[in-house]
Amino acid sequence: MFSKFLNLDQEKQDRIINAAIKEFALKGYDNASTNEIVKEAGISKGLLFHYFGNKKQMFLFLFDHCCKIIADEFYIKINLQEKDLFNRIRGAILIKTELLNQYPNLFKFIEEAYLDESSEIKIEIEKKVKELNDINFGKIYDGIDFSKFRSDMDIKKVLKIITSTFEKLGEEEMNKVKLSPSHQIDYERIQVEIEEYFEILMKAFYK
Amino acid sequence: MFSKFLNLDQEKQDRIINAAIKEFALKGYDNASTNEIVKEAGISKGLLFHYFGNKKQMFLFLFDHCCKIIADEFYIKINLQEKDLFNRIRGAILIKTELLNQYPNLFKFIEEAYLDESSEIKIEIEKKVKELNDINFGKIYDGIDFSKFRSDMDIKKVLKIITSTFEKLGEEEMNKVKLSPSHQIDYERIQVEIEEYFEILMKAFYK
Amino acid sequence: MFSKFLNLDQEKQDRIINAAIKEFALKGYDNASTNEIVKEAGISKGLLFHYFGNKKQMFLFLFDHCCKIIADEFYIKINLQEKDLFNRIRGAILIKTELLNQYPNLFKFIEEAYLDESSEIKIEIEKKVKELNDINFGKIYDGIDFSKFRSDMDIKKVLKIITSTFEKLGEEEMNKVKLSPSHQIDYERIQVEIEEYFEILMKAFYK
Amino acid sequence: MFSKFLNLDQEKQDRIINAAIKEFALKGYDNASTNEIVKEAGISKGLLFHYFGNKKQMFLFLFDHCCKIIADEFYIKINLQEKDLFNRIRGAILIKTELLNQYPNLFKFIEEAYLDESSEIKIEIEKKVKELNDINFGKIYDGIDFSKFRSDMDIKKVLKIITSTFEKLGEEEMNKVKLSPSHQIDYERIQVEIEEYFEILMKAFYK
DNA sequence: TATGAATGAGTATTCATTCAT
DNA sequence: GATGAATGAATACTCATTCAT
Repeated sequence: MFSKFLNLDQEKQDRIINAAIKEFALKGYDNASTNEIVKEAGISKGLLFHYFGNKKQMFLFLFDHCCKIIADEFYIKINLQEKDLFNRIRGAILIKTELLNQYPNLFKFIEEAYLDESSEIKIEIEKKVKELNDINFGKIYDGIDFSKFRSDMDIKKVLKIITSTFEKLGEEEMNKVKLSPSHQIDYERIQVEIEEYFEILMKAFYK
Repeated sequence: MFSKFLNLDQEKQDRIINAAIKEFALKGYDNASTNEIVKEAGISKGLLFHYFGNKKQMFLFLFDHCCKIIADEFYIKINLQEKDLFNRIRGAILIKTELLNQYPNLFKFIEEAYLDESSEIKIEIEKKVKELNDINFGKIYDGIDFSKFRSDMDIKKVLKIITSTFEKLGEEEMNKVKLSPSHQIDYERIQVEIEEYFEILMKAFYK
Repeated sequence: MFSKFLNLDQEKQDRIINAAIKEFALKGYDNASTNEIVKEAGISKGLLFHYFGNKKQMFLFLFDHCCKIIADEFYIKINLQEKDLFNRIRGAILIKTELLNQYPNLFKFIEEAYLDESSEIKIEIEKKVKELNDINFGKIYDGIDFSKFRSDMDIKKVLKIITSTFEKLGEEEMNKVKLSPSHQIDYERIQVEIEEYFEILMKAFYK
Repeated sequence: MFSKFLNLDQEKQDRIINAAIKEFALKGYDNASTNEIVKEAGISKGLLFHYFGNKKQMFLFLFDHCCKIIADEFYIKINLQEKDLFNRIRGAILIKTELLNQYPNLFKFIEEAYLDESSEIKIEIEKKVKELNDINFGKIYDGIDFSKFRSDMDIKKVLKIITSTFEKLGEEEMNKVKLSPSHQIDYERIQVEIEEYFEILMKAFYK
């Protein structure tokens, strides 16, 4: 499928991938210009289409590529020895924060891709995201000691409440960053806040 | 700002607003065509720009307009006599569901606007949404009897957990609808599920 | 349909029509460049599409336009008082030769259009040509005195032989012109040759 | 000129020729893609240009090649013992019909080539066609007994009338086939019609 | 001889915006 | 106020041809 592209030397591949991710992350699918991508990557018009066929295929390739990098980096670092859910989440948040600093464009690209309204790619991306979630959902709860939880509540719904809380917090922090003039993240405040939520949730849901 | 437009007779205003909302809701900001809007509204090309200056200003005007309609309709219907938070939320969900059926285009437009990646409008819309949420947040908790809650937890964080849960549930249901072939909403199942979450959250956070 | 275009002042219409006919006649449908047409006509890119919608519609408009001109000019000049078939054909050939000199591009355009292999327009053009022929076939034989012909032959087939002969002669002369370096037509030689064919055909098919 | 190509083993030559003829016959000169040809032929892009220099030269080579095949097959089968013109034509029509079934792509290619409007090849193809006709014209009338014809008419012009008739009939049948939904040829009806024309032409031009 | 990556000018069409009327 | 003709840069994508390997 993309063997032509994957046979390129790493430096050129990276140049093209980074140029494309940047453009898509900044402008969304429809507004991203293949012209800008080739200009940024320093390759000719035709070459891009020689590698990827068309814009859509290029986009979907990039999406898969980014998912793979993040998934690999993320799930490899999760400590499966940790049996306590909140410790596990504490660790996951730490890892995610590190990755977010390491690959800011990559995360932005995936986030934008997920929200992109362009009908051309919407359905495919949603399918991919669903598959991804199904796979990953399992991993993060793998080996957790659920006996610590109150037995008078549906454990699945309790987990949903906990993850909803941290996902919403994450989204809010992302928005704060975008809207703040310095685009700086106040890690210390966030850390403290998270611990406060941990405390409440443990009081609420642990035996 | 838009005084020229607002001085038009109501019928013409409505024709233009409805045409524009429909186009933006269907195609998103970038793909929406001013051509289609004027055709649908039965006015001339030049007139649209005479009223709104440009596409971006027209879009932002529409966004404000829709927010106002929905906010008005939403908050007017909330029963402020209801002091119990979960009953209040139960009522709010009901009202929102009704409005969603009543103004599908309006909601769709706002949703699309919120997700729209077009760099031209993104920042402005996000700012407006934040302001809107800040205003509304207060109203929904107005007059609630917080004495029912456990006193060993920060009440603000508990509220955040509760709202996060229902917002995430709402988002998931919206996605389910989009991905389902019939685009039908299973209100009964949702109702039951919400009640189950109410039960858990009351056990967890009420005295 | 093309009312926008037809409301233009005649001079501009002509400039655009002539530029387009020239380009299509020279290069065929597929190879004709809308870029070249607007450059030659001295109008902007968008305007062409404002008038005609797309390349195909422009082409079909031009085809109809050319057919109309030729048909009008051709059939209006035929002398319907002339009852003798060969005299009638003699007259028609004269008229056609004059028109060919008057509108060389027009004729070339129609001829090319008829032969154009481009799948986009082939079917439509063929349909139009068929309709045209059906209408015109009648006119040229209108009021002819067929009692002069031998009665032991199917008159329709005899007419087919006669028209085939002159059509083929016409095609051959067209080719000769194209291939000759001077692109000059030797009218006198052709005149003489035609008369010789008349003589033979009259001997063969008249009583 | 094409010695590099002609030194290839027959199998590879055929693979390339067939791929190219198919592509040109299907899409015409301009729309034919060298990419498709090399893909179908299973050779590399560069090799095609190594053999033929460029698209135009390849096309002209193919045209010559096809003409040669058809001419060889056609003229070898003509019964030169048959001295009667109409019997000879009868035979020729039969042979041509057979060849048309045997080599549909080849014929289609030549036909398309002849009609192709692409200015790049038009002039060259027309010259070749003229040469071809001059050569063949002689052969088909070789050894015919012209004493059967009326002596009060120029025999060359009579022959022109006869051939024009059948050529036009052939063109019309080709068009009918193209426009008919089934693309089926009604051989029986054609046979009958041809015989009726034979009868008329014999009455008209035989002593 | 054989490969296929690389080029870049070319294509039709769209679209927000302007401006003379 | 109201019109809609006019603009031209922008879009994704194609394709014959070249050339380093």
